[in-house]
Amino acid sequence: MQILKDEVKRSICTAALAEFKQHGFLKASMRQIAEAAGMTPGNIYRYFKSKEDLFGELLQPVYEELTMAMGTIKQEIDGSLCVEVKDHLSFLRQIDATLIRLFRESSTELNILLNLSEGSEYRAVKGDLVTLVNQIMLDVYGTMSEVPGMLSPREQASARMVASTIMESICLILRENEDGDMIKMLVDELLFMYSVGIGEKMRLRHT
Amino acid sequence: MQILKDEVKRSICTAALAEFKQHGFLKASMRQIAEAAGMTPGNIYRYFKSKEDLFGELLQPVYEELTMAMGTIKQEIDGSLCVEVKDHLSFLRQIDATLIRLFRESSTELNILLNLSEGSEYRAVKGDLVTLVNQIMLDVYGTMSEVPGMLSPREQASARMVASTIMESICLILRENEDGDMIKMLVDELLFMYSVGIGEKMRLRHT
Amino acid sequence: MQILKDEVKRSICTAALAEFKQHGFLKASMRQIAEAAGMTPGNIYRYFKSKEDLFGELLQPVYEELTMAMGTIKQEIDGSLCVEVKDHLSFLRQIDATLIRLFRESSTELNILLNLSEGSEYRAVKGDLVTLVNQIMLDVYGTMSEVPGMLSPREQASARMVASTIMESICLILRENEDGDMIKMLVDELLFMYSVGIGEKMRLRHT
Amino acid sequence: MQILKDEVKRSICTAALAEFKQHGFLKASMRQIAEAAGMTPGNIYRYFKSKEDLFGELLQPVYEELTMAMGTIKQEIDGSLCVEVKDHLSFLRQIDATLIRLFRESSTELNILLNLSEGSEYRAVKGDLVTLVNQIMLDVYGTMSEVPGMLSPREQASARMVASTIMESICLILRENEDGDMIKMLVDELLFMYSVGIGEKMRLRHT
DNA sequence: GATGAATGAGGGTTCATTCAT
DNA sequence: TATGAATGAACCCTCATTCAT
Repeated sequence: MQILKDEVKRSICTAALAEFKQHGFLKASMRQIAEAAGMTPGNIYRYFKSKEDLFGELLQPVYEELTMAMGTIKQEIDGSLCVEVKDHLSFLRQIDATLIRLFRESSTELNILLNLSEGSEYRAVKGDLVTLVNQIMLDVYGTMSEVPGMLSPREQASARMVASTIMESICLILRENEDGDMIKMLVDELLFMYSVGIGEKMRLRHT
Repeated sequence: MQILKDEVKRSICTAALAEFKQHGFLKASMRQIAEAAGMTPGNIYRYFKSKEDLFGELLQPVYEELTMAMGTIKQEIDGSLCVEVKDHLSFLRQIDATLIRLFRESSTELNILLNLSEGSEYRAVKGDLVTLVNQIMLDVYGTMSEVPGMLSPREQASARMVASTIMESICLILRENEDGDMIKMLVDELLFMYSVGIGEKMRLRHT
Repeated sequence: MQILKDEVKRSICTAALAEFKQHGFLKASMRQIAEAAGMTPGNIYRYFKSKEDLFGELLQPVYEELTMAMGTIKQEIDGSLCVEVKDHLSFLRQIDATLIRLFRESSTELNILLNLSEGSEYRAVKGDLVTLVNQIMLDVYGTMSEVPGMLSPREQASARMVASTIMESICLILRENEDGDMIKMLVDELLFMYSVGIGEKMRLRHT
Repeated sequence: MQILKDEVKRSICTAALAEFKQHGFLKASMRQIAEAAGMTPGNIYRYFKSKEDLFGELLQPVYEELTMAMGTIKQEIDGSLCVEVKDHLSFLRQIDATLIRLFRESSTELNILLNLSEGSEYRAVKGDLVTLVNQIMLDVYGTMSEVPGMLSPREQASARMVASTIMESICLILRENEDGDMIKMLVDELLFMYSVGIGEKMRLRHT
């Protein structure tokens, strides 16, 4: 018994991470994980109560950091009055930076958390991020609207769309790329497109 | 109570559509569909040969229309020389228009086809659309590049990202909205943002 | 309602015969039969109580004729004392003739009865025929044995083998040939081989 | 009560062998096998990938030996010119000896392989054997024919019949007897009858 | 007399999970 | 601590049979 408990646990996590990344939560197989970890399925249950539990333990740290960062940003948003466009962009960039930092630290976990958690308790994380970005967007639109603070349903839907597509796009970039620098570059470019586009759009509307 | 065959078939389709929309092809359960349609599972097989067949019968029309439209657009792209930026946008708008028209006719089906068809024979549809858009993007980038026709790996990755995120975003809009006019508006806005953004970006790079 | 009941019944029988011939009792499908008969499965059950019943009604006549002929032959065997070899052969030829006559009248039914009735109540028919032929063989062997009437286990097993293989071979010929004359020829040839062979064998043993 | 893996596997094989012997491949039920082996169906799949796999693992050794022996015999046949009748008989006896040896080692398996493999990948084995014997028979008939090498359709059908009935008869003997010595005796007797019979038949035809 | 929709029990198979060892 | 055999519920699917119409 020279294998310490922690070492075993780590090997399970490593195997599970790979399996979840490849097949997502729902289609991941406990047997595969056990095999890859060099043990039998039953033993996993000495370390984790269930598939959900194992999944949770892997993603919990990333999830918490993400939640915390989102909480901070949310507070800043709620606390700031008379925000300007570039401030909004700065919020976006904060989110962006958070995601990229998390990605650099835990690329696989973040990828799984955002893109492969269907069927688990984390399935809503992406939606939460969207909601946050949406809040920013509503402010942006609110500032630029003819009647500040009063958004038409169309404008609300538009803001929601922008929030969703930005988040979805960032998730996609995380999903389809492995290299951290490449991801940073692509996300930057994405935000650049959105921002300049949004700026142009707004300018055109008011002239 | 003798129910007419068509009525039963329709009730199966309704139930199946709902089940597929909620769980996707892979996780949809024939038992659930049967229950929702008010019958036993075996009876479904009087109307449809298999789960795949049921899935196919629901999506086939939308799939064919989409494929046909994509084929036409592809031919136009391949056939046109010395394309200009606005032409590229017109291609995008054609794709956009196709999707929106299909969505007006069969919103749920298109949604399932693009977002929930994993595990079925239609699993590649979204990827095909991305590939098509990517082809357009490569032309756009190629035209604007300093050395026309020669794209750096970064530029290629960027084009690929734009293609993917545009398609993903359109899918998302289709997924999260029910009203056809709203969808049209949001997709227009999305493309507007992307195009003006891309234009700005390119202009800035060359000055 | 211009289709008389009998006509419908006959069309069911025709379809059933074909299906049973092709797939045997066990794998025959009531749906297929109904379809081939131009009706729905349920209707068959107005004419026949079950698959077994339908099967039985098709084979009953042939079965009865066969049973009757076998009974007659059995009586002759039991009634004749001090039978000679050629008489035994005549019994074999009677069986042979019976089968061939039945085949000429009802080739498909006999084929099904003997070769494709597994799973039905007729599954034992071939065995019954074997038992009859075996009885003849036991007499043949008994007559030729050194101690008439007393057969060693080996001789009993041998007789049993000959009975089985003859019947099995005849069934095989029925199974693999369609033409009545060809069948007669082949069965004759088979019996000729067996009889001459048996005769030789016996002669050699006693010299 | 932890049972050793091999013991369980063996109990599955035992149960499966009995089930396949009783119902054949197609109608054998995995649930029945599981019950007979004292477990639930799912557990069988820890030991065998599928019904086909289980079937194959039971029959593979016998199948391979049979195939190898048939290959050898076929080569000898193809390689020998101007064969005589007694040589043909020697080929038959080789086949005979092979089957009997295999039967001594694996009676049930051989029985299943030859008689109960419909629906599996082994379904053609008996037919292959018949084809091989037929090849021998065609040579026999060819040698004895008035115009050597030219067989009338009747003669061809006759040869085919002899080949089929011999193989069918040997299978039957294997099927209905358990004792190896008894089987050997019966098959010898069968071939003896056939050969002497064939010889007589030919002699009579030419005088 | 005929329909055909519907059932229910069974088919092979998968897999997260449990537990005696 | 670790095993891995075993379970049980679920999966998709088939088919003889029934019965309201």
